[in-house]
Formats: sequence, C-alpha cells, structure tokens
Amino acid sequence: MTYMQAHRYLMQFAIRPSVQRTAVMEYLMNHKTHPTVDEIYMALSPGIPTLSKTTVYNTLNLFIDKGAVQMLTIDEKNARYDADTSRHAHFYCNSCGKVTDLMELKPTVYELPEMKDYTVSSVQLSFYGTCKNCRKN
Amino acid sequence: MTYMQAHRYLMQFAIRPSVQRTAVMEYLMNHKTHPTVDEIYMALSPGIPTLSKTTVYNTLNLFIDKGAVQMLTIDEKNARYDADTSRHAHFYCNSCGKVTDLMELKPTVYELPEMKDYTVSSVQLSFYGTCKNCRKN
DNA sequence: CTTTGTGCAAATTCTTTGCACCAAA
DNA sequence: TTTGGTGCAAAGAATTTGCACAAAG
Repeated sequence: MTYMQAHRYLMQFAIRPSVQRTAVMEYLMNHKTHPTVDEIYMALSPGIPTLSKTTVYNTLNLFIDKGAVQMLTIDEKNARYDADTSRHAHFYCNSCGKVTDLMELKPTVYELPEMKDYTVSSVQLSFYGTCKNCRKN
Repeated sequence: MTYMQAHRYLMQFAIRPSVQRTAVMEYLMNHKTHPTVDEIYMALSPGIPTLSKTTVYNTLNLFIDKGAVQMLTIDEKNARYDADTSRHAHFYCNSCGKVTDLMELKPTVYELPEMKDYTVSSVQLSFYGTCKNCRKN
C-alpha cells in the first residue's frame, strides 16, 4: 500500500487527506497488527517530527466516525485499530499481547433469534488464550 | 439469590467469603446488567459504609483469577463484570450504554480452522448497535 | 479571509499500588 | 500471633479537552 492509495481511500470516505491523516491510514493498511495509538505514534513520529499524540487520537476518532476503520475493544488496556472493516474474528494472546486476524465470520453467527429486537451496526468475535509461539516457550 | 447462596458459591471457588466479597458476588448474581465497578460500588456503599472502590477492584480481580466471574471488554470506557460464565453473546447499545445478554453461542462458532494454532481459554461475541427501546425514541 | 487541522499543556477518568490498620484463623 | 483483607491516599496510564497557532480552500 502506497501513500497515494491511502490518500485515495480517505477521499472515498470524504476525509480530507492531510499529511498526518494519510500517514496514519497508510500505516494501518501496511501493518495489520491492530496497533494501539502509541504504536502508531511511535512509528510515525520519526518521519513526521511535529506529530502529536493528540492528532493521532483525533485522526483515529475521525476515521471511526466516517467508517473508514474499526476500533477493537479486545484489549482491556488500549484501544486497537483495524483498517480491515470486513467481518472477521480476532485472537488475543494473553501472553504476548498480540492480536491476530482469524477467518471471516460465518454468516450463521449473525442468525440470532433476538436480532429483531436490535439494530446491529457491528459485531466483534474475540478469542482469548495462548498463541502457538507462546505455547512452546 | 440470597447472601448465603453467594457465600456458598464463593467457597466452591476457594474464595474466602468476607462480607465485602459476598456482597459483591450477591450483587452480580442479582443484577445481570453487567455492572461496572462504579455501579457496584455505588449500590453497595449505603449498606457497607466503609466499603472502598479499591476493595471492589481487588474483589473482582480475585473473582476473575479464580474463574468465578467473567470480565467483559465490550465497553471501551469501563470494564464490566458477569457472574454468568456460560458461553453467551452480548449486545451493547451505543445509545443508552446498556449491555444485555443474548443467547448461548452455537458450538459452530468455535469450529474455526485456525484453532489448532491457538489454545483458546475464552470467547466473547459482542454485537453493537441500537436497542429496541432507544430505536423508538 | 474564513474554515479546518494540528499540537501543546492541562484536565479527566479508570485502574493499580504502597502501606498502615483491622480481622480472622 | 501470624496471615490475609480492607481502605485511604497517591501514583500511573489512556484518552479527551481548551486553546492558540498554522495550513488549506
């Protein structure tokens, strides 16, 4: 994913593509690790020395408002962000703290009898445990 | 649910049933609203005037360690607690902030091809949107 | 020019920690 | 009398807010 692709993507959501915003989106597109605000800030800071954490927060909140990214509440400590807005599950390793993508959700997950009582805008399926790598250590 | 039932329940998990702990467990058993720490504290404070929020935190963390309650990460702002440790989904209303129980999860939700790469200890299926009551207002 | 975006510092909120006192075994 | 529990005050960490300056249309 290039800077220009991130730029175009933002325009699709009617988000004015400032340098900061485009950099944040480019980062999310290239790092499917569901980064925290701090990780994004630390990664972009060297390239944009004036960048502030406030701007990263502002930017991500704007992206969420516009539907361009999804916020994951999988990690109790920090919010995590995902530019992949398709329906897929996540795994959180309690040992290393990494969040990994799992498969797309089966449509049957959404076939819930009570659903007529709710207007559902998003779904999160989160698995918790230990990943392969942490298990052998 | 009576105080004595909560008392017995704690003993099953090898948790020493102090007055504070038993009161917190009794509250969780009688209020299936997935309360926050603050809600629990506010509710019990009149009955136990010396109660501190620290004790509520200590107590809930102990319950989680012992497997007697489940922590929900559905709400970005506050941790929520559920004495029902069975596999069931939750709905979070973005309008009123209430968390309601949905059905038990279908076993097929757990049949994920990548699961051999992970040791899964818990699962959370969370729906977000607007509830019936908020929709009509 | 006029609106929008950025970023510093301060404020807020949630949660944990250190420590002294209290209670139970 | 020794271990474990409670609760105050303080510390820590994540996020938001107020505001002045900068940038873009």
